[in-house]
Amino acid sequence: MGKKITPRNEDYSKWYNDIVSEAGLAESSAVRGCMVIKPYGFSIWELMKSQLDKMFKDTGHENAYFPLFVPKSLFEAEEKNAEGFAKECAVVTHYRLKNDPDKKGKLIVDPDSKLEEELIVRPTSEAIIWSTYKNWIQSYRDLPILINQWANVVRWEMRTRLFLRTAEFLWQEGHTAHATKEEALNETKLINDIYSDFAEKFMAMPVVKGYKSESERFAGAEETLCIEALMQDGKALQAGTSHFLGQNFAKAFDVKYADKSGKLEYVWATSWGVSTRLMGALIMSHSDDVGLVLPPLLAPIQIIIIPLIKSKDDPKKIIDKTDELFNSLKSNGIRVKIDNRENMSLGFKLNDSEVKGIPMRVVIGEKEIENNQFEVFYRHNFKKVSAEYENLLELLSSSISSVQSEMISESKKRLKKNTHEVNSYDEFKDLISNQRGFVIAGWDGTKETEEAIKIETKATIRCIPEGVDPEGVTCIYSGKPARYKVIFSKSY
RNA sequence: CGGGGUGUAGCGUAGCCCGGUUAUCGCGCCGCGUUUGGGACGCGGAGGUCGCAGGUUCGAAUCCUGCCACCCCGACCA
Repeated sequence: MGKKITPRNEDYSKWYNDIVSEAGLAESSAVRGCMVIKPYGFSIWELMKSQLDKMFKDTGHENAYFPLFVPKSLFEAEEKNAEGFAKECAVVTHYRLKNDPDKKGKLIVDPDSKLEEELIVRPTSEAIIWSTYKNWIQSYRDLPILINQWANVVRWEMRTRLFLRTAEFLWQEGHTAHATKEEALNETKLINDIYSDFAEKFMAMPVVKGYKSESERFAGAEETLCIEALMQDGKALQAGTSHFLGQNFAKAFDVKYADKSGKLEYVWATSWGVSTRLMGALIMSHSDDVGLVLPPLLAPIQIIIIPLIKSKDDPKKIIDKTDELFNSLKSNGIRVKIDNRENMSLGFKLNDSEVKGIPMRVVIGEKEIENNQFEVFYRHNFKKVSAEYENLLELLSSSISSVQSEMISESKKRLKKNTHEVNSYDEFKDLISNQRGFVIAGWDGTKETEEAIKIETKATIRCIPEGVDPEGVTCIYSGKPARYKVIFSKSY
């Protein structure tokens, strides 16, 4: 703590790491590619979780929990899925250690404890869940199954980055089973809309919704819907995905149901997830060179009150006023805290609240009480507004929603400003390499074009927005008539 | 997995090229006192397997070999 944060334009990665550590969100762990999420960071995640959980439950979903380990034979059942994740799986091969006969105090893996069948640490739970659903589904009356689980998964990524790509991460994964294709498709879309609503309303992070191109699709899915967000450095971040799995998993795990006429049919599936990556998205969407900036709805502390007591002051008067404000805010359901740490200067506390991204701050000292003028400091724009004590509660309460909407509209403006539509490849290359952001362009729909553009410019198709008419548009690369209008961007 | 970099107290570091008393400095931490309107000050104090394992040497933070971890850039990905 107490380190200066590297400015964004100097070194964006360093800036990001500084924010994560100085705001007290997380740190690298001693275990390769993993992270320790600290209490303050975890509180933000918990706020995200409780909101998402509510949104899932409001749409008829339930929570459950499935095992961490997936027997290899189950894992390999759905070929495409297995192939897609094969390169990044942690595998349990033994179940016991023993004392090293050659080195005292050291342990070795007991070779006699080799498992007959290896266990895969889930990189995602389709396999283990569908092998279970097989036993739960016999009749159309058992459908739909709408289950979500909050869990950790492991993907042995080559290169890791706090929150954005860690070897172990926390997420929710929904796995649903339906009688009809249409119902499953609707579910896929419903969830993607929930993700997009959540990102915009709670994270103050507007996103673009759309379909993934075939090459960017989830392994084992027939269609992948996603939300794509734009970070401050102009790179895209895939913030959530919702997959229509067709009957692939039903066939792989032989999950059939009897319809009303008694005929056996394979069920239709979806899966969907968002992860602790959302934390990274939140940080990169709003934070500045001073530190973290949090939207009030996801701030563990929405308002911090700092009492300022000098030696010549009467401490009781100040403490009483502080407590009074604290209690009235708290009873109005506001997350509020008093910073009464001793041996810390005011300057330190002010700075600390800014680094941690606390949306609003009130300092209460002799002066404020004397004049009955209390200043509210707003973290997101550094503005200050004064009010008499009688109006303070009202001002602070209403500020929670007004700050939230100001942050949303700021982000929307930024997204709009950094989204460009182009008609020529030269224009495209210029934008991608100099300005970045989202670039809308015509695409002929071929893998070859997608690949060529990726190799040449490092930009990928982030998504194919729904309902955008490609009529009359040509592909920027091949010049052929465009099959889709898509969004390209460099990405995380 | 390819290229580059780094590993010395909780954090950030000096020392390493050119081996030699008790490993440097700042922040933080503990104690006492004074302070508090933008990252406080004084005095006193604690804290180290110099990433790990070997090797060379009378002697290794420093030289050699191997390994490990982290960071950055690529490929891959939520």
